[in-house]
Amino acid sequence: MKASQFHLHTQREVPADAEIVSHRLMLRTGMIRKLTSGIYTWTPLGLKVLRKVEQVVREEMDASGCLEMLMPAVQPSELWTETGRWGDFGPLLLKMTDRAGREYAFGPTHEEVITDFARFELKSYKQLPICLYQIQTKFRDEIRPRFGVMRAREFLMKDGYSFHMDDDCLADFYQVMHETYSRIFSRLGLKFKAVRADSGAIGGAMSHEFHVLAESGEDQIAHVPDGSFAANVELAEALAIGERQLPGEELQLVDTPEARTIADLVEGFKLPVEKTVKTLIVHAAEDAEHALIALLVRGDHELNAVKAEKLPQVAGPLKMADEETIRAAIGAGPGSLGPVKLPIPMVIDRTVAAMSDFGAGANIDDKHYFGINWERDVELPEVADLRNVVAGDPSPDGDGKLELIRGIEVGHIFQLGKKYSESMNAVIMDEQGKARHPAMGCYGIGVSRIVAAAIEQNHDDRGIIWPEPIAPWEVVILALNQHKAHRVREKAREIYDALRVAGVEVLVDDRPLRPGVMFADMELIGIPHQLVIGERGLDQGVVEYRQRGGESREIPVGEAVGFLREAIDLPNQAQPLRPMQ
RNA sequence: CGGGGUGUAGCGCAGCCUGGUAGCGCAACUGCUUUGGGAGCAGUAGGUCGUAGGUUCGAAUCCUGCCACCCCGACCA
Repeated sequence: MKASQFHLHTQREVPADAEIVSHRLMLRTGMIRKLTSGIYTWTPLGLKVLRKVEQVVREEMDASGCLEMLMPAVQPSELWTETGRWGDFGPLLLKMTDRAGREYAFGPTHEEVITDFARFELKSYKQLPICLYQIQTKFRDEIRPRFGVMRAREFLMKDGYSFHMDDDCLADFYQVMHETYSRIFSRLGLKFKAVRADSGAIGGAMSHEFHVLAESGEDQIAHVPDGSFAANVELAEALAIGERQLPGEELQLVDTPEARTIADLVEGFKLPVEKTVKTLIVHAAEDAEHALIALLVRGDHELNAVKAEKLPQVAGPLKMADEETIRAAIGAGPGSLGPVKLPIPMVIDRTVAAMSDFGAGANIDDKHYFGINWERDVELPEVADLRNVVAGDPSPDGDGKLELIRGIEVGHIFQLGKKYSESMNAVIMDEQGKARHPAMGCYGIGVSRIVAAAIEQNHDDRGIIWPEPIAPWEVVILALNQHKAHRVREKAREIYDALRVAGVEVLVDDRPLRPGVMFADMELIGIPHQLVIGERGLDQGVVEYRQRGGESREIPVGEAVGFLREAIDLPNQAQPLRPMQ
């Protein structure tokens, strides 16, 4: 490709609303253009990268025996009513009405459509197992779209669905998908981690998320460096810290007029933060004995909303009580709450249950109890895992200590089981001629998000540094002043042709620009290999090679093509597997 | 959804308080010079000032409604 014939439109200045580096660089390079909130146009440059990601995903899915298809983006409400998700999916679902008043959703995912397809297409155990997938535009009406295509409303996703006669077959294929995903992210040149996402809310179902590791990631991952444990913080099990000691202090009521927060208590009364307890008041489930429920965590710990919502007594979604409600029920404000003589039910975190001689509010304004001990001063309430894990916590799985890192979720695989095949009554005849609901798995990859995640992980102050497999071009030839220098033009043309014949994806920058602009542009758009051809070098019979971000070196003109072919990684193709036989 | 903020040329911004013919930088276009790290000079083009109404002799500027976009949102208990 000649740069003069491509639409390159880079910018030095960035729209003020771009916050993270991938968003800024995608706008500055001109890869994307915002149409409206959370909705983007992919320009020719951006699309080249998007298609490369897509192609790697497609090749690996195909190599694992999956079959590509394409389902409609627009789906009738009836299917969603069947599974109950027309309401359950909530405001994320973009709904629309046609001229006859029929209701539709723009698909945020396709379990309903694929299950509907399956109940017509899949009749016999002889057709199973099977995995069908598509790469398609989805729409989720996010509350707050941000970070460009990282959290967009419209996005490109690969979604796959597998069907199996039994759970064992599903579990085996799930493992195949786990490996397939690992190969995909490896081939894309990304540093990633597979983490456990749910250990069994639905009877033995398994789920893993795949995260691209990056400081700017929206998700926190707890893991043990030896690889024995990795999970999203939302779900990582928090064990009790320490064991409960016998009471060593008397219970005492203390005047604490200025102490509204844990920090105030720690500073004003020399109470170690590990000896304090936070009392959080949330709304209870509708059928609970009281309208409110108290959740207690240690002063320096955070409540985990996902875990709290799983408690049957707690209203979902989690809703904190406001001060007025708290006063009406307890008679004290939020700064003075605690377990002693608390008039509403409570659930305490495992670590809180292991504490002794601790301080907490007295449920009287401006007073706290110090030296509180379970059983002696308060009956031990229900104990549950309520908090987020913190760095240094014991691993729930083995010996190590947890570390926290950040990641961008780019893939998610899940054993669905029979949830959809049962609710939509998809049945398959087994070998005994008996109708059975197939077990299903689903497997998603955020294709457009991967582009942004790759940039988050690979950039410097000059721009993007593409991993070779997804770079828009493998090589760029900078033909300095070629519009004036015939020798440069001819040599650039010669090397360009030779590289193309050799199957290398090459861009030649033949624009009549000053060299500095060309350097800056090509580094901004992040092409991995750069060949500079100028009169100065040609006088000495050399051209200059530089890897993006690396040092430059001179290459004799005649060896340039051979050198580049060596420098570029051999194409890493998918290795065919036959997992489903 | 709640709170806050912003809408002026493709991008970044000034002008608004104190009403009087809409400006700057970058980008774009033309010409000349320049040419190994985002050039210089000269010139050109581009804006219903988000939108609807109101006040006024006169509104980007003051007032009201609407729309769009952005940021923050248990973690102070």
